[in-house]
Amino acid sequence: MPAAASKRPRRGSGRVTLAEVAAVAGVSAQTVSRVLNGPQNVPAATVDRVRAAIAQVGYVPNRMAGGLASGRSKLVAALVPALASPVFQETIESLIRSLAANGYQLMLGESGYDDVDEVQLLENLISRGPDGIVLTRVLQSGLARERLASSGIPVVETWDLTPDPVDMLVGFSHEQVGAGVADLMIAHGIRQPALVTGNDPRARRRRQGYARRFVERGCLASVSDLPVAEVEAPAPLGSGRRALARLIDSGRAFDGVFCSTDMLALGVLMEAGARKLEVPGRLGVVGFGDLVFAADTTPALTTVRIDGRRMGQLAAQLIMQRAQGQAVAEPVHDIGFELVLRDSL
Amino acid sequence: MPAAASKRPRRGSGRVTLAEVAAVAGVSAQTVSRVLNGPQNVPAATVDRVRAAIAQVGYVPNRMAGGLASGRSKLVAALVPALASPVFQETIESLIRSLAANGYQLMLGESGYDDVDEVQLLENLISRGPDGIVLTRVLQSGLARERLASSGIPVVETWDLTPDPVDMLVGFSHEQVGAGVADLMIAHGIRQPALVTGNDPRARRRRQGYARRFVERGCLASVSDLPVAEVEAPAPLGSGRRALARLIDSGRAFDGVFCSTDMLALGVLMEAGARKLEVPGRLGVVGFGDLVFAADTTPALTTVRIDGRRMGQLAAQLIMQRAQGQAVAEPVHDIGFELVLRDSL
DNA sequence: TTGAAAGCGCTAACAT
DNA sequence: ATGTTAGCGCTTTCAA
Repeated sequence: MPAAASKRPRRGSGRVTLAEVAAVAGVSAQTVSRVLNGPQNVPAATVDRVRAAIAQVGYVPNRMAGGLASGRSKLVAALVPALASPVFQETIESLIRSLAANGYQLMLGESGYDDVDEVQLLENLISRGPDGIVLTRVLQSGLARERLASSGIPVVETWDLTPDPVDMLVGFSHEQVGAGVADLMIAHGIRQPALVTGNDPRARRRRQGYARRFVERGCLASVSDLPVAEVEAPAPLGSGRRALARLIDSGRAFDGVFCSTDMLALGVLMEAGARKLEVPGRLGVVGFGDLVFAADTTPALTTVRIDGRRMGQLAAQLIMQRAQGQAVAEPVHDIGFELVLRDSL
Repeated sequence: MPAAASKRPRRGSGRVTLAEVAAVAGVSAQTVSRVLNGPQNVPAATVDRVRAAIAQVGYVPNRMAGGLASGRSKLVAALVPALASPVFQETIESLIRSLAANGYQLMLGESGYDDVDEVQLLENLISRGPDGIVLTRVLQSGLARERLASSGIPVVETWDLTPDPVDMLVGFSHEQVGAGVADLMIAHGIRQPALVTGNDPRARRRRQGYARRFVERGCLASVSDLPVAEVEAPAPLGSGRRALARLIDSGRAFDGVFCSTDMLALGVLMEAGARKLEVPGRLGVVGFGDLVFAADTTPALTTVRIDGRRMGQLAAQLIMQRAQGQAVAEPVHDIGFELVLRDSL
């Protein structure tokens, strides 16, 4: 006869457990587990019986328990600077989808613009034992980078091409974008460039590439000669309007503007319209992002298309590969960019 | 003498555990746990010793283990229809922040527009043992509703005011919004209303309230008399342009348009501008959402402001209260809406 | 192909 | 104020 009831009662969630499914199906818990995690090695008859039992008792697995036992949580963390920024939406969205298709879930962390937050947030995420972490921003604090690196969790940095990635990387060169836009503008007859830009680090690097190319082509005496209106990121339409107004009021001559986001560009187009400044006749305008409205502005916006979807997919893939113990052949992906020529240039 | 090494070796994540911290601090694991989860009942000296040990060994708690043991995961799940939809951003963002401030994390699930997905996704989320689930969309499938209700997990539905909530609710009445906009338009001399709308269920309810009010006021013979251009949600700017074009081409007279999102309204404004249709002189335009650009369009957009931030905060609060075992006095919150009068009406 | 035992890292319950 | 013990629900390891 088995021992009497245990001395120390314990709550229990009240939810159906593996053991109950096993009892109903007349097999061991282990067999049920096998059916759930790879029915390959279980005969079809058993699989059916177990599946029927699962449906009958309405079993929902407890992945916290599973994750604890196996060391794989099927959770992925993503760190974004601000959800408001529409550029990252496609990436996050495709990340969520690619993960969900394989039973993974995304935890979303938002790190404003504060160093301390970042470390805490990261620790909170790590404490959940994610199988991977996706960054859409460069980590501000060295402490955060250390914590990440020492955690041993696979990391994918996105939207950038840094020389010394923490781990894996999916991105493109912002300098090259700037230079590419400059080339395009020059080819379209622009000789006096200007810039409307958010104040984030990546926009600054696009600015570098842009200014340098114009210097190389002799349109600008030096990089610091470029007329610039800088605005707070994330920049709404109104900032673009006011930025163009400021540039015009400064009295400096320019015949082309590169804007660090399509939203800013839309604002520039509106302000130009309000001032009866002909686009592209008197002013060429180029945006960045190819947001959903870019094709429908008047005039249709020439811009830079970034394949955010692909970045999300690739990031998901890299992490899931690692989570399954596979080595990743190509840890760094330059996905490039595409200049989309419409009517505003 | 203790028993020899266990027969059955087990991996172990290799990460630092509570036990190691305890050993270093010279206390029991339980004491370390207490320090982490509410140092109230631990003397300051002990707290300091334990904290020092934690820092020394670089301990990061394993919340999967903690959650399994305690039944509280400090995870909250949110289900959104599409991240792309800018209206929900504020809600999600403030949800993330309110949660993070209390050590909770958000898992984000995206349910496209497919029934099967929804049930699977929900099950995947539930399997993580979240302390609460926030819905920004109405659940399509009855099966999903059942699963949720029977899971016993606190649920907050948002962005709506349904008569029979699953559990808790934070939202507003879309019918009232429609009626409110109609009243405002009538007060501004609009007598021949039209509508540009996305095809989602909530926009449909705003449409109902809008049309009915115009019928009540004698501007429309019947609800079905309202000139409507319906577009696919989520609707970009271009859809708004084409929608206005369609309304005009239909030959029906109208002097005011209510658009189901600000993005559509911006498209309507642009199309009106391109056609030299004076706004608000010949056409009054009202949007919905008070997106960040609404104040900066030409003319500035009259619209409906919804306090998405407050919704997110309230939802977080309700769930965290429940997670701490507190009863929630007010499970249903109508946060109302605000008509923002600018220049387009 | 299936099962039994052990234990993942933590917290609740009891004991002092 | 602190320690001991049991166990959360699952998967791994080993044995049959």
